[in-house]
Amino acid sequence: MGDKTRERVKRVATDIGFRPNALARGLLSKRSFTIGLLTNDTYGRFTLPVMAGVSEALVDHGVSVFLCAIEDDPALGQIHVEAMLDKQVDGIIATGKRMDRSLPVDLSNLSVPVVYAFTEGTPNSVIFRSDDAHGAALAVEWLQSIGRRWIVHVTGPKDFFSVRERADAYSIAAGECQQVLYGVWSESWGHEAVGLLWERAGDKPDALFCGNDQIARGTVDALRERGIKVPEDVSVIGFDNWEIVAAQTRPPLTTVDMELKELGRQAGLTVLALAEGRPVEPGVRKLPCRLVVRQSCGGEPSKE
Amino acid sequence: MGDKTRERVKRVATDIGFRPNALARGLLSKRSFTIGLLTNDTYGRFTLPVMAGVSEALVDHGVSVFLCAIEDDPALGQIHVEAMLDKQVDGIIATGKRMDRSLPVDLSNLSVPVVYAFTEGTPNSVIFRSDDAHGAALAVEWLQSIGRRWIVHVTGPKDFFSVRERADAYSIAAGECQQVLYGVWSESWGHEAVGLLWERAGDKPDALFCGNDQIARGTVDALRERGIKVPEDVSVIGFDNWEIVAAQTRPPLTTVDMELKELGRQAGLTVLALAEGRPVEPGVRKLPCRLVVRQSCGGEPSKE
DNA sequence: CTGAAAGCGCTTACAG
DNA sequence: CTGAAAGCGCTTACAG
Repeated sequence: MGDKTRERVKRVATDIGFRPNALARGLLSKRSFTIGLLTNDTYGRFTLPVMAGVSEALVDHGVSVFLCAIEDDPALGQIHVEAMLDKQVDGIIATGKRMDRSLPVDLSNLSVPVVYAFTEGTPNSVIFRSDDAHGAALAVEWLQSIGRRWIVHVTGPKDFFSVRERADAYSIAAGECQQVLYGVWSESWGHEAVGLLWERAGDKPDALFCGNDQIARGTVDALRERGIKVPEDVSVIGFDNWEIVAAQTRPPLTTVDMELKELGRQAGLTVLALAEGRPVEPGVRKLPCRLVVRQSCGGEPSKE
Repeated sequence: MGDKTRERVKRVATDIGFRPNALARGLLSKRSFTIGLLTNDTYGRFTLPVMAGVSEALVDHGVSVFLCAIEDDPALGQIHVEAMLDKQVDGIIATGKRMDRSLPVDLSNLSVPVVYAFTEGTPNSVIFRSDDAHGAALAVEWLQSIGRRWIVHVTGPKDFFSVRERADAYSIAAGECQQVLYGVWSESWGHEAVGLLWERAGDKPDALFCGNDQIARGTVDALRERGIKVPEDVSVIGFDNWEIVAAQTRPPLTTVDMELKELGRQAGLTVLALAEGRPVEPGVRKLPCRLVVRQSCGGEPSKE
């Protein structure tokens, strides 16, 4: 009962590697120290960085994350949500592959806090997203700063909200000479767009601002096949900073990074705050993008 | 106390959406219905399909999965393992990005079952991996079946076990004319290899069997730049079936799929079996690969 | 067959 | 300040 006994108990406890049962603790504290990450992004292109940020932010607080990939299947979504609720998750983060679509499952009346990241949320919820207008402006301004004057925007389908948002920001920044070509999110569309631009009469652009890295890669390949030098003759800039595409393009792509990991970090900290009852303002939070300078534009890779 | 009361209780229970607290159940049953997936594969190229398979296999059994990305950081690995143990996971699946390296964390004396999938395991553990020799044989035999005779193997670094395994299988199947070019896992190595092969004197190969889809893409692009037609003049086959690379190559790549999702499914079911005390034979289980026929080889896309 | 009690592994509030 | 009891939400084994 004395100090020595106390000491000995403590020592033995650590010696045999005693670890308290988190389930039993959770029963009392009403906290499971787990959260769920729900996504319909099968490829993981957007979800992986978000997940990395969430995990990084929460591991220090002892919380683990359930990853639930639900495709676009409402039934599967329902099953996963119920499984998470049964396991008493402290909160749920919903994430996806585009900002203007919601997951195929209703998260609006759950007993646990929900935060939306890179997917559409319900009114009055907490929503994190990238500031695509800012990203587009970064791209255009960079091209202008290295002397480009006739910048064409080759992008994805017009029904994407982020496509319209980027195109609008481009329009404001691009000046007098401007043109937007809408298409699909593929390399072949990039090819095709170069065909359209270079086979018509008149001046050719000296820069292409592409809606994603795949389109950018397509344009770079198409330009090379036409004997046009990137970046000497034409600068090309991408969007997404998807390593595997951006870094393997020849030359490697200068591109806009949406800072999804940081977005995940903030979503993680926010859901934790809500779980602990701390007040959080609802609303949309737009996170700034970051320009990643490689070699497809020319210019110094030292700006950032 | 009568049947009516019983009925009424049941009805009310479902009406108000009563769901038993899994934490409390776990306290009794010694089962948490959670497992942990530990990985050092940051890109998620291999982990995502494995994860999808694990999740798909286990969701029906009510088990959720903690995803823990530990990079190559032993300290982080330790933290995540302890967090999982605290949360009483029923088992752990370790996965990674190559078969001949182990995760930077010791899983050999845990109180819960461990299954290894696409990463090196400890002796006497249960290990799932793809049968790369089978995959290589599939590739070579397909090329031969469509009439190719002089097949060169352009692959990754020789210190990868899977590289040696595939090269050996290639050697056995390729017949008299054979050559292996070791390099790195990049498109530019594919380019370079085409340069080496086509700038030397003598006969040129009529087929390239590449060690991954990135190398294959590099060779296809390099061949096109030389005016050599794929698949008319040369067939190219990849490895990994990494959609984003294989499908966007022009022409889309015929490639070998390692069936990682199925590997994940089996790993999931196996760790569940172990958790339930069912007997499982230790040892390495090699899963067959599958040929995915697209257009980079020619031949009919109907075989499979 | 029904209903009350004991117990899973902890923590918290309360007597001594 | 120390130690025993009560209780988190369930399930299981045991009396009635």
